[in-house]
Amino acid sequence: MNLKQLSQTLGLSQTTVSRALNGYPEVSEATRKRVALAAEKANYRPSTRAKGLATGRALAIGHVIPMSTKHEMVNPIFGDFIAGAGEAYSRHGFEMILSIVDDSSEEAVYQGLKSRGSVDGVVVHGPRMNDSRIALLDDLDLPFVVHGRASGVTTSYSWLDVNNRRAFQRATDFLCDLGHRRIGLINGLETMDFAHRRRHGYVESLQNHGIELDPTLMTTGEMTEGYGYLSTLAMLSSSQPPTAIVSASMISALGARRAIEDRGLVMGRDVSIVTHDDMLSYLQNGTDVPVFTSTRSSVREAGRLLAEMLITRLADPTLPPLQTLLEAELTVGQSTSPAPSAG
Amino acid sequence: MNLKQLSQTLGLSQTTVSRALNGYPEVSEATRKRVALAAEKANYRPSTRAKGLATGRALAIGHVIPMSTKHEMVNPIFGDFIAGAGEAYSRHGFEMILSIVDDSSEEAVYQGLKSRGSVDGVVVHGPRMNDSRIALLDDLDLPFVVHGRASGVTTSYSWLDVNNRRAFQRATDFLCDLGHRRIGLINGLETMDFAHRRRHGYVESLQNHGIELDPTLMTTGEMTEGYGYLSTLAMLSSSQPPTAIVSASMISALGARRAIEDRGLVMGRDVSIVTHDDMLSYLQNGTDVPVFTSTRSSVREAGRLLAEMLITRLADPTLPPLQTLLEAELTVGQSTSPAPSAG
DNA sequence: AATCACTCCCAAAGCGCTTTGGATGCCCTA
DNA sequence: TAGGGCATCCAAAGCGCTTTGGGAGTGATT
Repeated sequence: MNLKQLSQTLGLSQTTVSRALNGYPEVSEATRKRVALAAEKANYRPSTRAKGLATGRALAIGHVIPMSTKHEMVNPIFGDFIAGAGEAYSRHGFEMILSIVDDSSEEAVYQGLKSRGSVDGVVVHGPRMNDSRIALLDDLDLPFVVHGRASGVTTSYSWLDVNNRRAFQRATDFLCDLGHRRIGLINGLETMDFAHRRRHGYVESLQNHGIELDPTLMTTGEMTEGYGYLSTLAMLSSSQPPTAIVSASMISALGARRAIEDRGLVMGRDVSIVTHDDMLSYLQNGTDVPVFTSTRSSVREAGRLLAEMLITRLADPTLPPLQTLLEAELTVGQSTSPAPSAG
Repeated sequence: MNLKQLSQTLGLSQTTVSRALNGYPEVSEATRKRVALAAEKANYRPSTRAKGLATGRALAIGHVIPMSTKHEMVNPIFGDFIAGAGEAYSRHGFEMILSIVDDSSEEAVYQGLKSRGSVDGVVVHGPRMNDSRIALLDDLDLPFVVHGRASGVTTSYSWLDVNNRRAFQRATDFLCDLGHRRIGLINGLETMDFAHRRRHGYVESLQNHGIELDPTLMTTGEMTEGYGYLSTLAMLSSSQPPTAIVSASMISALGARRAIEDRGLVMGRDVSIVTHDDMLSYLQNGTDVPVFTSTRSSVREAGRLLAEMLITRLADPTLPPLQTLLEAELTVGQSTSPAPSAG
């Protein structure tokens, strides 16, 4: 069923039917009702393509998910983020277009989305330091919002980020206050902007507490379970093992925990852990009492908010860039305790 | 830059340029080259919308991700599956459209995708027993493939599935052969077809070994870490605790492991675990020696294959339904050992 | 009775492609 | 020299919508 057919069955022009359906005022309430009813009954849905052609808007938003060909690693937060964004889109009648793409051809994908006109805007995932995509998208004049920020980029753009520096500073502060002096950091890939900020927070806290940095206590890598395991194992094997660890994700924290117990130690007694928790739906941090002490911030909520931001900007392109900084809350669980007294 | 402009700069008609670009024979090689070059230089990309309107094909494939409003649970395999499918799509010039939708409005979404003409076909995720979506899609005449199967549906349709029954039978057989007699099952939600099949495999194996079923050793639920933890804890607290456990996912296996160690036991010595492993990129099961003994099957590869299947069917709709059954391989890791001798 | 202001509706153009149904040369054959 | 066959190209229609620029009817105002 298309507009033409619908209007014929109604004995009206396409113009009138279109206007009735889209809420224009040049239609009497009576006919509007009649049209709405007929459309409903015929299960009429306007063709997105035709509508897009006529209006110049795609009613779709693109998500370009970068993936290193090296590791073929899919970021585990991706699912929950997309779920949050998806809710916002369906509420506003947008479609979500996903492109999985390896880093090398990423820019070509943005160009393609723009020139083929498949999307009205895009969400940029996983910003790196000095990320070149921001300049590219500005160039292309393709509206975008960024999940995170890109240090080193001087132009102003819309983003939503967790205060990663502050979160990791607080996590480290918390451990210092418990008396820990040797605190390890299991960080994400530090080419990623968020990991860079987290390290800063960690370092800053240690310096504030007069604790010297120890490079052997700081690792960086893709946040898998195995990475958390190996990093922790290595730290624990050193001559001066840490009494506490700050981890960048629940998943590597699980690995860290495994390493601790493989060494016959007990997490939360012999070694404390504070982890960042993205509140992934399949990794609930305990049902009542949290297992891990953590800095938590829902990535799903972030997806929802960021999608709304983009939709807002699309509705009014004259708006200045929107920027949202979320604070992560520190939740104390069972994985932390005062440092074992030396000697 | 659009076709009209491009053809004007070339001094050709739109017809000729279009034909040159799409490889039709009515164009001389010389002009074809000339056109291709100009298109390249102008960075011309035909509008998907216009192309779709003219051809009636959307060059897009829909993924409808169901999500229970109750638990707001995002299936963790989702990311890897999508990544696999995405590779296939970009290879074939398709776009991927994602709809996150709660179970109640799922059917409306399929109807919408069809009547708005946004997609050429869809991938059905998470089939349930007697899943009604298959009949609906047949009705709608919207091409589809299913990730998994739906027991109880009698019509023939295209699917790709892991031999879940066989996998879980083998896993249970393996434990029986090690002398275990009390074997727990931590299953997924048994409204899901795959979980139903897995249970069958487990039950069948026990029966073959003359072991009586014990309902207190069988749990069903959404496969989170916490669920694995609580299920295992409950089992271990019974008067006759299991000496082995079969788990439906790596994530609940991690929870099971946590429970085992919380009870002061050692996984792989006091309690054995075999888990199904979807080979998620962030949950590598050990780097050299697998941590968990597991039945493994790459969900990412499944995504790739299923996408290819759909594309094949779209290219030739007269094809009979394609059906692929993948076998999971049993890989022995460190989480299993002979049953502790009684007494 | 003529004018005006509304209200409600319509015909037709246009969005950027593909595709049908020719048109125009040019070379060959008879 | 006329006609046929080929190779190359083009004008225009059509895909399903929105939107511009009227047009007809009604009631109120001069």
